[in-house]
Amino acid sequence: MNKIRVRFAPSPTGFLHVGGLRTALYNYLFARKNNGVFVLRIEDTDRTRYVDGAVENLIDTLSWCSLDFDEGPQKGGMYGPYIQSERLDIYKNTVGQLIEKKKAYYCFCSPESIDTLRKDQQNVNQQTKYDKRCLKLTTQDIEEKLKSGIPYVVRLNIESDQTVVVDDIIRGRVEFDSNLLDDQVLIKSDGYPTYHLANVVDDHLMEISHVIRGEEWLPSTPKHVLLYDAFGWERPIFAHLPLLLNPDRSKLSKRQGDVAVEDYRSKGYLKEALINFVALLGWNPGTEQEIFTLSELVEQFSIDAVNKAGAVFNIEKLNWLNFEHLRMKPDAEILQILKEQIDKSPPDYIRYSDEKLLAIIQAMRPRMSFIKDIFEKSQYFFLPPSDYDQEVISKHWKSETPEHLKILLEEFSKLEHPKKEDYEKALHQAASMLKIGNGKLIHPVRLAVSGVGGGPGLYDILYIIGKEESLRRIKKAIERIKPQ
RNA sequence: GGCGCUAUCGUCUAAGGGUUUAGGACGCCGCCCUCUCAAGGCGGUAAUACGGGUUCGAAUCCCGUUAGCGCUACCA
Repeated sequence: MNKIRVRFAPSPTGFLHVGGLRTALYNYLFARKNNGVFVLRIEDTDRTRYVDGAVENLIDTLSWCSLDFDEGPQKGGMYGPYIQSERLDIYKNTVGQLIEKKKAYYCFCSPESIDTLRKDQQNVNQQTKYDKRCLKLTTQDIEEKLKSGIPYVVRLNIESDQTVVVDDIIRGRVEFDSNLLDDQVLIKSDGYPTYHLANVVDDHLMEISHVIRGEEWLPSTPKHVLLYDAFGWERPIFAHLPLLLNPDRSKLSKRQGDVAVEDYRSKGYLKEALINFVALLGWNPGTEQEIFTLSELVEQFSIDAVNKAGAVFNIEKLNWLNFEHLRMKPDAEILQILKEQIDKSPPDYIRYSDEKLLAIIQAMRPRMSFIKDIFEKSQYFFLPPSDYDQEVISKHWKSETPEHLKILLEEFSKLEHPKKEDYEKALHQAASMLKIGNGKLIHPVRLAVSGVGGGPGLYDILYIIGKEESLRRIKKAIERIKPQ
């Protein structure tokens, strides 16, 4: 059996799309699962759409996702170069074979005349298709036109009345009528190959065994298959992946939310969550497992089990997965990231020791889906409350509350280097002196130190912000909050 | 318009002729736990697009309809 070799072949027109990530992931999983080779190839044959820095960005994003490729730009390999714009001679030469065999031909028709032809066909509701006019040119005609420098393209000569059969791992047998297929341009007038030519030539030369790509390519696969046949090359095995969809079920696109992997990265999503999420969009192992690491995915992935129907990219499940993967992360790792973010925070934010930061992390673990939630959901750790939740005031801040808190303040003041249990004991002590329930103190104190009604255990908060800051905040609240 | 693909809870999906009063997960709702908010535990909500066939039996196979999407470029 031949070696399994797959490729991810994006065009560098911007950022890595989450749909692209899913395609890359399935290729990666298939390769790793089957001891194959995962190739990255850059398809930059459209010079008008080229975006500077996109290749570097693509590689960087892939590597952030831990989808390491075995061959590709920067990395190298036996089948390079891996950037199509550096392979122009190869395409020119291979297409020459086709022209000799009359499987391809020069076409000197201007874009304008093709356009008119197409419009005329549309007007009478006909299949839009090139009429093979230039196929009738004699050798002398062609020589002359070439010599006089008329721009030309090279087209694939598709035979009529053929049934083209595509076998697809995911979709089974799909048939196409060659009469409906246009004589595809292979070489553009700027000398660059089209996707169709470059893709087929490279997949052959790079010995790609399985072409795993998005479903949008299924309609052009018969052209690719015919190209393999024209060259006399063995076809790869095809697998066309279901599309990723917007909530309205159109093909996933910008305008309806983030589509760039980079967007999710900068919003604080974990690569583990993103990978886990896109892996499940179109595939699952048939068990009830929902949380996967990359290596578990490698172990369990099977291309045959991929679904046929498109999948809506639903952010809610991604958020949940982020929560789940975040809770699997060791404290030390979260601490590292948290410290980086604190370095970038405003100067009036309280700076804590690692020990206190760890305490914050532990307190926030069941309350955060993102590390940045530590700032967004519990800013009070870093900044005194600027105002107090009105609902909590009316519920818990009674006319007797200020007096109660003054007694509590006395108890807290006696504490030396208090731990959370010491705050708890002191509060219980004050409550029993006042002959009131603990809640009569707990809720107002929570409001005083945090400004809000929810959050981690009160004693955790007090311990983290420390005795001095706690006393200061409680005093301040007594001054500022008017009893209800 | 033509061609192609697809169709199970709102969403991701399981079941691939009988084990199914269609299973799980996210979300949503309720209860328990509880100083609050979460988390957790328990429970609930909710689907085989429609119509024909084949079969003793259909979510599952076949045909049609409908709907959605994709493609129809010298873009990929």
